[in-house]
Amino acid sequence: MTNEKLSSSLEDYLEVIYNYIDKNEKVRAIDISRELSVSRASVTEALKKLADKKLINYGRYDMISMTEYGRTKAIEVIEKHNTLQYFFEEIMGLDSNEAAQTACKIEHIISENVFDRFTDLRNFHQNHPEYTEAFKKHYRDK
Amino acid sequence: MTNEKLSSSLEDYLEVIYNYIDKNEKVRAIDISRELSVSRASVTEALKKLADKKLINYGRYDMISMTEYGRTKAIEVIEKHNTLQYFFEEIMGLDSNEAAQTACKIEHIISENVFDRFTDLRNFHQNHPEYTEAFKKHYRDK
DNA sequence: ACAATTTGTTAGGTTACCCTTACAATTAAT
DNA sequence: ATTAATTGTAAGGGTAACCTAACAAATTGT
Repeated sequence: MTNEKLSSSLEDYLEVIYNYIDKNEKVRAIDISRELSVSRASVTEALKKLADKKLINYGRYDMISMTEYGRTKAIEVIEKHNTLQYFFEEIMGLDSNEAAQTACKIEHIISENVFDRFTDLRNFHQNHPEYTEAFKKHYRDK
Repeated sequence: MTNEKLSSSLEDYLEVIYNYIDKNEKVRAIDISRELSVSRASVTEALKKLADKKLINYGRYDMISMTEYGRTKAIEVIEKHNTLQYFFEEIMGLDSNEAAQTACKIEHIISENVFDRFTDLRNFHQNHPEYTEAFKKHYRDK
């Protein structure tokens, strides 16, 4: 009951919360609201759902903290994000902004399997920078 | 007013309709309903929206046909789909089913820019099969 | 300490999708 | 041609995400 798939939207909330806590900062609803460009009311709603699912601990006016389970889930999403960001930025050569935006959308919809392949691709390019270079040359000279 | 961005869902409907018409078959609501695994009622609703947006022509019990504009839009989506399918199947080496599923989700969320890069990547691999081979070897031997 | 500001929550709406049920229109079978 | 089956539509609901407005609680500045 604690392992249903999270919606894209809740994954985004979780990710933001994790990133704050990871920097040893406390997160307020308003921080999340700014980060995700949603209203404070929407944040309240999302926090309730995350707490329901045992991903975070929180209560009215309490500091938000994460459960172990929430941390695990957050890290999963963030790893997907990083791998995708690498792909779009370092391999595909998109500017880091567009790479991030694209990664943000795709991170929620790929399976473990597809994610593993992206990880392989990243390793491959890190071990063989000449391939990355060859492709970059290809689209530069298009 | 005729150029708002389509939702993922409406893009899916449009794609299915195009594919039927492209095969010179007439599309019925029930065909779409089966293809997309939604109720016939949902199809009616979607068809109304597509007609509102001038992507298809239809009326109660009429044969569904596409406008030129609809055709253009459908082709855009389908090209994204094909390019992504190539990427996931031929480059990433996923089975064609998982490649298709993944392409279906991603086709709705990538920008023109990102799509162009995937096209470049496809060209690159088609011109340099040795790169594809090298990567395949890499993940096979993992 | 207390007024002013900031932040969190509630209540009430909206929109996009999807559903089921029931009925209407069309098509097929005899 | 009439019944039976299939297909299309309307009505009424549900859910997830979002919003605004109003109010409550906490924090800050002096």
